[in-house]
Amino acid sequence: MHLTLREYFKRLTNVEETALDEIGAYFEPHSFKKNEYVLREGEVCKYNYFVVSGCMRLFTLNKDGVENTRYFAFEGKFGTCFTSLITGEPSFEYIQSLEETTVLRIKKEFFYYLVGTEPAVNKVYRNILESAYITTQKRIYDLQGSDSLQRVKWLMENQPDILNRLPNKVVASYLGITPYTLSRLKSKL
Amino acid sequence: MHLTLREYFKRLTNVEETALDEIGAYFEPHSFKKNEYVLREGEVCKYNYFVVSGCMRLFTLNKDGVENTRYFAFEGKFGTCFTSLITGEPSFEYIQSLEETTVLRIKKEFFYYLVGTEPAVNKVYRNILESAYITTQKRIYDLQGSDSLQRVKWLMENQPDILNRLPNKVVASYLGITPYTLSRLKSKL
DNA sequence: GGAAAGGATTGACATAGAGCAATCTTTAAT
DNA sequence: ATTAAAGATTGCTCTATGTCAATCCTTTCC
Repeated sequence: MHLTLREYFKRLTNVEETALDEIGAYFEPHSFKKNEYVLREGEVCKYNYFVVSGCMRLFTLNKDGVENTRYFAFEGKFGTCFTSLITGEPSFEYIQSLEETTVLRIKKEFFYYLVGTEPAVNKVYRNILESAYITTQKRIYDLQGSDSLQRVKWLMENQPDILNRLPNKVVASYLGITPYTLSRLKSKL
Repeated sequence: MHLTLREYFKRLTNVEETALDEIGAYFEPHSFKKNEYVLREGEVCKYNYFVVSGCMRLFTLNKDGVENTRYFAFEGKFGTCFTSLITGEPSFEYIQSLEETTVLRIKKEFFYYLVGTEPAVNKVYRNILESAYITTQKRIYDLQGSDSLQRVKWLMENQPDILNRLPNKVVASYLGITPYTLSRLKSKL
């Protein structure tokens, strides 16, 4: 099993080395060029992705062509369209690599097989869902209750990576504002 | 075990009757008056609640006194501040009964003990988290990408209960708009 | 290394939705 | 049933943010 993924499992579980090797056998390495689409709207998501290096984002495209970004998966994080993975229905969101990105990917069927049979994977999955729960509920309150300036400030303090590493346009689509507004707000800080 | 909760488990798992009785022993009935606070900001959440009848909501109060509602738990649903339950930290949100409400509640420690030992409870918890994941991610895209009118229309089509059963003020705090705006939008339909 | 394409910035203008106040309606309590 | 309290509606005004257009800057690619 790849070192980064091994560390990930060891941090969250007290799994045996032998089990880790078995689990690791289900993952295969893959890489994406910058700005490549990993999944498009309408496709059924078939993999769960663990990002080894680079960055992917999940977003939707509405009928006016406006992008809304919901999540960034940086190094050492799992990222996939869980909604499609769980339901088996076509995805309404896109996954895109924002940089040259290498991942370890595992087929949906294998992943859920391991969730059911390997306590370590069950635990990891539970942790992914719990973390997502905590993050997204905070995000909902933020989107409901804060104005744009507060949101930019929050991002600067809590996820400066996003602001520094990613293009303005993408950051704006994460904050739910236009690039114009973001540009203006940044000049006020 | 109470019938409603029994049905809930049977729908999601193929658990044995005997196991259900054991699990049920950890739940205790409790009731709340209308508008009673089940949990206040700053308190650590100690229970998971299964609503047998009535309705609870989860919301925050910001420094200007504005309420933002994130979730409603109607009959046959689990509802609690999972963020506090998971982390053990004080809650930043409130839980309030919106009607005369009866619940079955289970202590945090028992609940997570059962998640670790009873496959049926593990499955149910996984389902709660997965459902929450799917719902909240759609909600994020909605808050990011729709205007107020679209949101009201969406609510009418998808969760008319909320519009019909609950006061305007509460519905507005769920949609992230003021009661004034909601009132005006409703007259346009 | 220079051209082309895409992203960022900024000004002028338009608009959705907030805030406030007055009034009307419903709910709850005695 | 009567009254008090809370919620709903609606007119007016104001502000934050979106839209569009022009210009400037940066990256990419041959």
